[in-house]
Amino acid sequence: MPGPTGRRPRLNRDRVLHAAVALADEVGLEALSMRRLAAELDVVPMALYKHVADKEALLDGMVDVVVGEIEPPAPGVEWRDAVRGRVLSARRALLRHPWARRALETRTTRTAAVLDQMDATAAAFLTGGFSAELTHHVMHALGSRMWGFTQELFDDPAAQGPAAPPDPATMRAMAERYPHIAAIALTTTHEDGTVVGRGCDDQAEFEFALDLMLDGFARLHEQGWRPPQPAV
Amino acid sequence: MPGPTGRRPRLNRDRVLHAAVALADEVGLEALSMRRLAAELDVVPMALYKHVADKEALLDGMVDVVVGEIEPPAPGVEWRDAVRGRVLSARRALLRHPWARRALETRTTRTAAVLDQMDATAAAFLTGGFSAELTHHVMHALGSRMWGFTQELFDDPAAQGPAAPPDPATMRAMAERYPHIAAIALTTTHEDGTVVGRGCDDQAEFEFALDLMLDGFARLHEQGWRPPQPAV
DNA sequence: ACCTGAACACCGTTCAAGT
DNA sequence: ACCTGAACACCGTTCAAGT
Repeated sequence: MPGPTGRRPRLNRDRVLHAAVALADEVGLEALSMRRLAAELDVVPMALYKHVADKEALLDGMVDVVVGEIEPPAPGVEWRDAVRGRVLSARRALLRHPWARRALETRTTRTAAVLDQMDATAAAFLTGGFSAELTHHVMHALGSRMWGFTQELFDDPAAQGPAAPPDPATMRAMAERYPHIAAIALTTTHEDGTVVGRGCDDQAEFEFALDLMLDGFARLHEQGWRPPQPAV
Repeated sequence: MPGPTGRRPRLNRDRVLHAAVALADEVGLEALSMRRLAAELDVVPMALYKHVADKEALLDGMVDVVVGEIEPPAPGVEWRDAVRGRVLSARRALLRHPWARRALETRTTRTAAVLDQMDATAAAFLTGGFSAELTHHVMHALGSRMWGFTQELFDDPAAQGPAAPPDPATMRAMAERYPHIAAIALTTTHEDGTVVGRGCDDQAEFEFALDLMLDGFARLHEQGWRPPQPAV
């Protein structure tokens, strides 16, 4: 008896992974458990283990699904546009799956899709004429920005919805204790003007930092940067 | 009967926090549980809850302990040295407590020590003559580098000890599939020459990226950067 | 004021068994 | 080949009780 409704079209790795992505999209990474995912698939927990080695492997697979959504830039563009386009595409993918940033941070095994993205980014620098040494350094400098995210300083990193704005009294107390944070928080470069409460890791901030780095990379490249001589 | 050995000098928040830091240093963040910490303190799990609201609050407190280890730079130095010194001090603190980076990333409430560090960094830019707007942007651009870490692309982010170097056959297969990663991985700017296996997020890479950013900040500041006019 | 004991509602994962 | 059931060794946290 396969159940009265006749669902459960048989499990496979892809169905498990996509169900996990959908569930994480819905309830967040903390609430994603093997048992809950199994329930969602109308199956006993242990059934998952035929398609995924353990929870770590599940998370690896989920990251691969999201990273696989990154679109390659148009072929033949300059290194700067290639890198920029790839990073901004990664960012769009990560914004679609808010949990993915955290999952990516905790991954220890580099899966195929992750390595593909890294290889393609390295390729953009190298074919743009960067030396291997400089490419190595700029890849490191890019760091997590390659995946379209940055560690946030102001906002709730787990923010699913808008955080409750602090009440005026708290705001005033904060401003007194942390005058410099208050000074910069109240610059309304952000669309909605409610900077402390929301909207700081927005597209403008991300692109500001990304372009700052790309400018730096371009400058080093143009100036013919050479690795420092080892002090023998 | 307080136990045959007569230990357990009575719990308090500080003892709980420092025991938690020591335990995480020893066994890692994943193995740190309320129950295990309680056992370490020779106390029943629920005893902890008198001194710490819940596990999240415990992690907040642990982060505060580590962030509190960051030393302020010598007073009166230029903004660049102030920021650089603070960041490198933060890095030293985080290297002493390898779990702290992950804990910091997952914190959602900004605790006092964290806000102090942010306020002091903002102060360095502002007293260096940066506008509030530019300070806002560069603080975002600095991001997690303010805490002395960057998301790593190559290495095991949870690496406690040195990872096992990949065997030659795997290396060759990797190099074929990911030629550009191989090309940049084999640049031996690193002290031990075993780049893929170890030693990538070393001090040199970190300072390269940090100085690249600081150079960018200095250039924008010197050029009198102004916020882009809103398109009204 | 501080700690304890027992219990609740969860986890990930093993093993041996079913079809 | 794929799924199940029961069990094991854990979690964080509640509640009511002890001293």
